[in-house]
Amino acid sequence: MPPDFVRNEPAYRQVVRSIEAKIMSGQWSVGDRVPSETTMAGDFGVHRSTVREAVRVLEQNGLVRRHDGGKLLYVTAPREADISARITAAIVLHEISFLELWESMRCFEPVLAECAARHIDDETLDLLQANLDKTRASLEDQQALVQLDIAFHQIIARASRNRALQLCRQPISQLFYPSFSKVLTSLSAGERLLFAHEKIVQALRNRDAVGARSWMDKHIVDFRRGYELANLDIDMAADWPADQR
Amino acid sequence: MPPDFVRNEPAYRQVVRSIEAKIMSGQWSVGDRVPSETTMAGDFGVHRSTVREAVRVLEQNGLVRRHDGGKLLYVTAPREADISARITAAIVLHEISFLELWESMRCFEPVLAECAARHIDDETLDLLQANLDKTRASLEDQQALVQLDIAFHQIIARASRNRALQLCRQPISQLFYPSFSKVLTSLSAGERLLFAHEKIVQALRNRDAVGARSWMDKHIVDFRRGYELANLDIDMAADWPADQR
DNA sequence: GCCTCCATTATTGTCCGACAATAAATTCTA
DNA sequence: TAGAATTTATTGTCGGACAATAATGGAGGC
Repeated sequence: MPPDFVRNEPAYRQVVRSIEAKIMSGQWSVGDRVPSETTMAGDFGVHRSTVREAVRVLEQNGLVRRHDGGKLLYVTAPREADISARITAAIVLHEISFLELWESMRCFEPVLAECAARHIDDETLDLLQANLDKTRASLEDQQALVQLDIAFHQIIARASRNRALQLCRQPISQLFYPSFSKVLTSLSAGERLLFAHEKIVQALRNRDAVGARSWMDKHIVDFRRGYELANLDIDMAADWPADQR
Repeated sequence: MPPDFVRNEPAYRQVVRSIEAKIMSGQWSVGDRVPSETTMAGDFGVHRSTVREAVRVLEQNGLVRRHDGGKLLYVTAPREADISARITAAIVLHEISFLELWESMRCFEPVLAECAARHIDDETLDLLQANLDKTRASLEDQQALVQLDIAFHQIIARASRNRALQLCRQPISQLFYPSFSKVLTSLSAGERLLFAHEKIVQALRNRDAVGARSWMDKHIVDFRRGYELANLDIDMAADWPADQR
């Protein structure tokens, strides 16, 4: 017998659950075409509007998607961006403090660096080297430094080959960086940043997991000191980056 | 002029963005009532069906919600469960390996224990003590042990007072535990588990952040050894727990 | 046989309107 | 003034319609 909460479950939600189950169980695989709204309306015995509402939900969950500019619907795995946007919203609306974000970054980044040290290939090392060179050339340009730092950490995150951690890190780093930008600007800490990055890359080049981890940790800890020196309140809630409004 | 990607943006999506912006910017606060579909249809100059599709999206994002059994819509902060389910789906569909999950747990749990050591109160310590007692009494009951272990780690996660990390940890631990269950059953590692938990609680009781962290780390590392002893393939993709189908 | 261009078809996005069920608000009554 | 009865508002679902355009299939040229 169905539990209470499904007895009065609206039709569109039943349709969602039904399709979701087909996808999660592999009955519909990633890449498969999803039947048209009209077809599904027939199959499920509901009106097309009802199917539509269900499709919106699934689309939002990233389980189905239309190819760029197309109207046909396909089964797909949720993209990082889908998840990320949602975690970001949750963090902002729960008024999660900067301290919590910093603790999270301090949790992620050293581990990612450690994992990266074990998997990194020469091509990625070249990317990091290029990033270092650009950083060295941009020590006076705070705006560029922030962008380069974001890229630097992103490259390392990817190199970790750990998609679960990348998924978690993405939204947190996104909310973390606006403050980072303030610190960098108020302290002109470009030199310190470059030094830390160089040490990290050196460790990665030597496939020195322990070194990469500990330099990354220092780097993140150092940032918090900067945050306090810049006289910013660490218990303040993260806010929604202007570039997403 | 609006950029390319909004020129042909469907109306329902514009409505979503519009409402989303109101919420994220604080113009509509958490707890506020959202106008009725009919009202919004008038306000936005679209048909009610169009508003409905937008509402489905926002509802799914956890930005609006109906109170249990009610029909009125309110602004709300996304719940952990909303996000968690999404991340879980992403991990499964991307066929993320157990190794990645384990690395993630090894990332989260020691840090959470460390943070917990700094914030934990006596009430929570009592909860942990009760958990230990039950664990000691259930050493022969594998099923109960798994549940108690889940609860143990959950208590510590909460005690960390870091909601960002809790948010990330939740879905990963959910996918992690099915394997954990297999290991425990095949190795009868109840004693080892209890010993580690006792050490962790002891450290927490002493507010010993370093100790809590390092015992937790040992605990997680130990689990991986168990995983290998139990002859399970660490590169296998996580699968969708049956209890969610 | 393979490719390009065009006509046809399928599909989506949006709208209009309607109705039953029921939650919410209001009025009435004790 | 508290609770019951009644009215109103709101949602969930349905039926159908139409324009825009992506997808498909065929005709003709290479």
